[in-house]
Amino acid sequence: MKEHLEQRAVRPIADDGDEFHFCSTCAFSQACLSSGYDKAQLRELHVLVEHVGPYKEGEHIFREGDPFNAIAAVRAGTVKTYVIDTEGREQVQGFFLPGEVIGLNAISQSRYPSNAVALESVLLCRFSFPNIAALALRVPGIQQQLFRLLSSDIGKASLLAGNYSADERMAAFLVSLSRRYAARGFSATRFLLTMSRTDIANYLRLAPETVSRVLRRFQDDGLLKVDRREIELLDRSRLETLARDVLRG
Amino acid sequence: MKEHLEQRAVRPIADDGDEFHFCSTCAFSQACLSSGYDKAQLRELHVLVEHVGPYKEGEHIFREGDPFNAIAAVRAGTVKTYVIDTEGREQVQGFFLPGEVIGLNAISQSRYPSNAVALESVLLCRFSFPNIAALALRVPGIQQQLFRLLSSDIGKASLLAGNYSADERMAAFLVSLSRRYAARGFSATRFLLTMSRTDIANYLRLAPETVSRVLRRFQDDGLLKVDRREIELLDRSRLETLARDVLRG
DNA sequence: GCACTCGTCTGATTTAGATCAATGCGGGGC
DNA sequence: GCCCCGCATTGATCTAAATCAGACGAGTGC
Repeated sequence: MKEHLEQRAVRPIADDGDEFHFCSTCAFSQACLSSGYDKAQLRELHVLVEHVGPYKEGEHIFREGDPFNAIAAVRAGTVKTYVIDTEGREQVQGFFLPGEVIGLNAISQSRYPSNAVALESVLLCRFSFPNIAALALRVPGIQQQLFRLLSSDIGKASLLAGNYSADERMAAFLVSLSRRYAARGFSATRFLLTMSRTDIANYLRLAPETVSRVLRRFQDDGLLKVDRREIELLDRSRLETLARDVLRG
Repeated sequence: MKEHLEQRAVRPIADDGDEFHFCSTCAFSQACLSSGYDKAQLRELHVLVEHVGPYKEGEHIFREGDPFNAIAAVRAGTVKTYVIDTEGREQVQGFFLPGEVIGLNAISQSRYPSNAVALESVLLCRFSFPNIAALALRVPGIQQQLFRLLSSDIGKASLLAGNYSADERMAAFLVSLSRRYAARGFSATRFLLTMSRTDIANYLRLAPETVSRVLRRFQDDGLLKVDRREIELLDRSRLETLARDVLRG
């Protein structure tokens, strides 16, 4: 059974007539609230946001080739996007944490170019793309925010393209997670890897065994402590140094 | 001597009062002309386009860290974008042929995150980004075109991120060039590599020696004919098959 | 309880591509 | 013409990471 974003039951966001309740983790909402738009504009933005989910672990949010009609900000949980190549190998394109936006790479083709699956229970804020694009025509801040989101995704995509060692990639992955969790108010040093070693490997273009070995060595070297999927970063500065080239500072 | 886009002498596009002469290879101009806007809107678009150049081979168009203020479509020549890592190694991020747009990844940080250099004599159409963003607020086609350009760059960037063999990467590189030249009316089977083997290697994350060897083997296998920088594709379908996973069809 | 599975870890071996080391060669200057 | 200089090619060796193979341990179903 195919499950598109729009085929999901949705719960409209409460609007008690006077106050708009944007979810706190939604990137757009945050950007717009902080930009101080007038009430009418806020209402416009408000009505085109839909909360969807929860998606259970393993459930797909969209699949490669599905018609594109909405982008979505992750509100809770982790989303993995991936494609399957002709030999059946999975290529993980990204992990999306709360506050991050999925679906941006679908605009150009009007179809989702990859699959998106929930790694744990996931809630989303869905934005109809035609609607938000139309709103962006009248609200400069929204257009700007969309341009910025799109542009920064180009940069992120080029990062893992580089020619780096397993250690550099792994360090960059951990530092990136750390920063992104920290930006959302979670601990920068202790967090859970919500994806399997195999997922990490497919993302970093390594073999799962290599992921295991690198983590082991990082632990032996006192860089971190790892227990199953629990991570504690012990020497952030050394990790940052390793990751420097990949993340570009 | 630093050379920004805006520090260049520019030649305004001729406007004889009744007809607008957009350059034929400029992506924006093409998109907008074909969308049938009214005369006033065309004029608005027209005045914010500046033709800059020529940039000589080896000359920089912008450098990492330069303040961002304009995107530009390549009108003639090839532009290479790259960064230098902490060990001094060059990581080539992309090659831009006529009709392709540079600078899109600079929007999010308001600075160019990479260097751009001319590989041969280069002419550009420069678009002030603040101006075109402002115009996009009033002309839906422009906004849409910008969204599409940005979105497709995300996809392109994830391509070379994959976990592919030297053969697959090389084939994908050649097929991609072929398609892009063909889209601009050039031959799809015979073209010049405007970049050095080292540049190709740094782009494909290979050693220059490997690029040489793969090209040699492709020639021995009858896939192509290569003479210095001249390429003739002889067996396009086999190359496409090799490239399939990387380019995703 | 036990068997089964799936994810993870660890060690042994292999390999694709990097690196090292020469050599070739084409074009520009004189 | 001739000499350079920088890019390209070719061959020999090395190595980081993949692959192969097996063991372990935590859940899950029975």
